[in-house]
Formats: sequence, C-alpha cells, structure tokens
Amino acid sequence: MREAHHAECPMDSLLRLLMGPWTSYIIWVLRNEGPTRFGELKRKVSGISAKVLTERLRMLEGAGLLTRHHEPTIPPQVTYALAPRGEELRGILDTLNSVALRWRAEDQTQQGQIGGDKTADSCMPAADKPAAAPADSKTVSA
Amino acid sequence: MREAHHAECPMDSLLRLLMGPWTSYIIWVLRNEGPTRFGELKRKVSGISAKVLTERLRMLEGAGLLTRHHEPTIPPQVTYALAPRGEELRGILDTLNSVALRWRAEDQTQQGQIGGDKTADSCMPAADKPAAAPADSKTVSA
DNA sequence: AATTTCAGTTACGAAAAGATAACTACTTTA
DNA sequence: TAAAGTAGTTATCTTTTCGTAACTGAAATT
Repeated sequence: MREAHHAECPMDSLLRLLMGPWTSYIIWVLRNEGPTRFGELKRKVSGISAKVLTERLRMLEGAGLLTRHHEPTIPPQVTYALAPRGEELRGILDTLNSVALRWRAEDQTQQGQIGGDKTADSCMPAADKPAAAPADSKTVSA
Repeated sequence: MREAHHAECPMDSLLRLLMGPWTSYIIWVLRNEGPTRFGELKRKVSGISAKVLTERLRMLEGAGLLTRHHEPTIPPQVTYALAPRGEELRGILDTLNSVALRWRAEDQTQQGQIGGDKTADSCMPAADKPAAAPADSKTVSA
C-alpha cells in the first residue's frame, strides 16, 4: 500500500529516486570525481554501508542515471559513472542546490549572521571534510 | 544515526523535504488549485490519512513552502496556500516533471508504444481522476 | 598456507515511517 | 436529542528501511 497512491506520477518517481539518505550525495560525488570504483565511492561517501551503497547504485543504474562497468579481472574492478541522464540531472541538482543555498543564506541574514561566512557552495568541497567521526562511527550514543 | 551522514547539505535537506510519499503531490495540488482547505486537500489527494497530511503540511509550513491560515470560526476553517518559496519551487518542479515526462516518453518510444498516447503532462489532470474509491475509503480491506 | 583485497550478498535486529481507527471540541442540522 | 462536519490528535500495529556483521570466490601477497 506504499505505492498505491500516485506512483505512476513521473515526477514523483524521480523525486523518490533522488531522495534516499545517500542518493543525491552519490550523484554529487560521481559528478565531481568522474568515474569512480565501488570501494573508492564507499570511502568517499564515508559512512554508507556496502549494502546500501549497492542498493542505491543498482537503483540509479536501473533508472539509467549511471552506468556500471564491470571488469571481470580477478580482483574485480567495477566502475560507476554518470550516464547521459545523470548528466542531465546535474542542471536540476545545481539549481536545487543554489535555491537551497540562497534560502539558507536568507534565513541566516534574517537572524543576524550567527555562523560567520558559511557560504560553501555545496556539501561537497571536493577535497576536505573528514565527515565527523573518521573511522569510528559505532560509538553508541543512544 | 539516520541524520548523521550529510544532513547539513542544503540540497539534501530540500530533496528530503520534497520526497515523502505525498509531499510533491500536495504542492502540485496547491499549485493547480490555489488556496485549499484541509478537508478539500484531503479529498483531492484521495488516499492520504489525516495524520500524514497534517504531518506533511506542518513540515512544508515549517520549511516556508506554504502558509496556513487558521480561521477560528466554529466549524474551523484552515486554508493552506503556497508561500513565496513554494512558488519558487514551481519552476524546479516543472523542470523535473518535464524531464521525467521526456524520459518516460523516450522509454516508451524505444519499447514500441505499448500504452498508446499516455502523454499526460503530469499526475494532476486538474479536473478528473476519481482515484479509486470516490468517497468511501474506509472499506476495510485488511 | 594464511591473509588481504575487490565487490559485493545474506541474515538478522533495530528503528523509523506509515496505516488505521478512535477520539477531541463545538455548532448546525435533522 | 442525535447525527454530521470541521481540523485535527493520539495510540497502536504493521511495513519498510537501515545498519551491522558475517560470508562469498579467486588471485596476489606475505
């Protein structure tokens, strides 16, 4: 009964595709880093499990947003890259990103600049951000 | 641990806002029908529960995408409408919709037109689609 | 010979989200 | 007096999703 409402709406499907906890982030990485191998992707996203990464990757591949190139060497090499449709999405994602950024900026200005100049252009500075706990995310906090 | 990955990414938050099972549909209705009351909205979406509708509405209101006008008459009248930010989103939603539509069309053409001319411009034809059970959604089926 | 690496898969438990139904207050209508 | 309608809230149950950990195979490494 989860897909009985209006799943036939194309926009909704697309939105649903883009949403999951890591999905847009994966596309972002692929878009910034170019073709990336599974392990590297897993390292880049830093926090995702192999299971969910595989899941998302398969979903995205099924939707034609990215391609999977499997080199059947013995340490197998699987490389993921943005497919034409994934590239097409870049524009929308960029727009979405700039709108979100602007709104955040507006909110901050309205409240009186608390954080200084947090005017980063995305969540992907491409070469830093160890993403919280470097390698020990299993510190129970609940 | 569900929001520990990269929730601070503005685009991701926006995407997450837009995603829920009914969210984009609600915005779509508001966009096409203009200001709408709770009960009417619930009827229009046809299948959503009051609980989830309230939840989504509150979320959307909190994000500044829509406004809630509460008229404290005795049969209370609560009207929801798109806020400026909601209007701003219309363009993106339209783009997203057209891309999704085009992709679907491409897929259908590639497979040989099975369904005839399903070239509807959205999931919201604005004036028809009784959407399954017309007014009796409490027929127990479980 | 045992371990490591790659790219996953599988099983299992926990947590979040959603569905359903019952209930609220108050007035108007029958 | 009883029922219906408004806009929800609350509680409970079920479904789905997510995270963790263990496991796969085969070659290269130690």
